[in-house]
Amino acid sequence: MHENIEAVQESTVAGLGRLAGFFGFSEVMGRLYGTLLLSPEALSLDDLAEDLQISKGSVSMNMRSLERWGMAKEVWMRGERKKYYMAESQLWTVIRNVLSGRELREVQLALEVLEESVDKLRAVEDELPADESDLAKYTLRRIADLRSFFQLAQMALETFVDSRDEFDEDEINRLLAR
Amino acid sequence: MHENIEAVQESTVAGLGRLAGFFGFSEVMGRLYGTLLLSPEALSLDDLAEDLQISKGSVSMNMRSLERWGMAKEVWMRGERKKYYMAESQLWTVIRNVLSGRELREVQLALEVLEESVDKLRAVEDELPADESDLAKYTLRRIADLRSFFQLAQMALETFVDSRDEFDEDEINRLLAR
DNA sequence: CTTTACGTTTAGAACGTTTTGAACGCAGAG
DNA sequence: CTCTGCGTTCAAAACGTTCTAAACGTAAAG
Repeated sequence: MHENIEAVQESTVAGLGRLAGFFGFSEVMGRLYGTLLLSPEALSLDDLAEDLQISKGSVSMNMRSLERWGMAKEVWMRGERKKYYMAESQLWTVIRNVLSGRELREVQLALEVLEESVDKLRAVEDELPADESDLAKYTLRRIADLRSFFQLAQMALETFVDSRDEFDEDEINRLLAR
Repeated sequence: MHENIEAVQESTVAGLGRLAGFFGFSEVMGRLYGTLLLSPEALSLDDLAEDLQISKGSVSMNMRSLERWGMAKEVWMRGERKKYYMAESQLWTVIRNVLSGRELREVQLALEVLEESVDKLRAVEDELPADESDLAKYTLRRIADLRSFFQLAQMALETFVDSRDEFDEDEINRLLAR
């Protein structure tokens, strides 16, 4: 294969690995995804292990993660016993999967804790001696700020996640293309 | 102190620790930030170590990180030799700091690699034998998609980061408040 | 029924990260 | 000048995570 093609693939795979790590996934997941994304044909577990020089076990586990996140799909090859995978190449779909399955969950969890806290504080607010009342008011204010913040984050995330048809990806790509 | 206030503070601090870990910071940073955010007075390193039951060394290092990220500021107490810190309570400022200093950098790095790749492929595109030309075209297409995606992400991030005055935070808080 | 070719699971090794406590350096107080 | 109280740095230890290679399970092939 032409050395430039190979070099480009390698740096892209490495870059996606780095990125995956940055976003809280394992680097191997990113490299697997990159390898699949740049391969015209679906690849088997052995192909991937060979390609990235990692153990079969690692490929197996990480591919299952990729599948769960909707970043890769299994491809059935008739007459084949091996499993073959291809990357989900719709990047918006991938991002939506991640945001809805992880960031949104995290924000909602935070919100639950904060709502609960506000309620607790409001409940005792009036029965406190002066010095503690001040502290309670202060705490309440700060927690209310946090809550507002997360509420907005939640709204933004939900809007984005539910916007399946609002964006025409090809359209955007055309606008951005040189 | 009233047990409910204490309980609320504890769960909030724990929650912020969790969140910090989720966003790629250390949990200790999140807990330190939470402790400062909920304290009406500025706190010293010893206060924080005592509060969170961690070593002074850890507090020292993590507070320096918090400072670098603009999440906490040193407060000068006259007649005091100790360092005192308070949290940056403008959450939007915190987020902007993080997005501009970290996520944006990461996206730009990815974009550089991708631009380079596109150039490399375009340069050799025409001189390839048929079979390799197909592969080059395929690779180019995929990499161009990645690039479009990151370009859009970059635009979105920059817009948000530079929107210092577009949002009136108090206004938003009022809208969201019960 | 046995063998083969695969994917998954798992125990242990390797690795990286975080935490700690001690050593250190520095500055102000006595 | 010495002592004390601080923050920082650092090496070692504790810890958690990730990787691998081997064992295992399973199903198809012979």
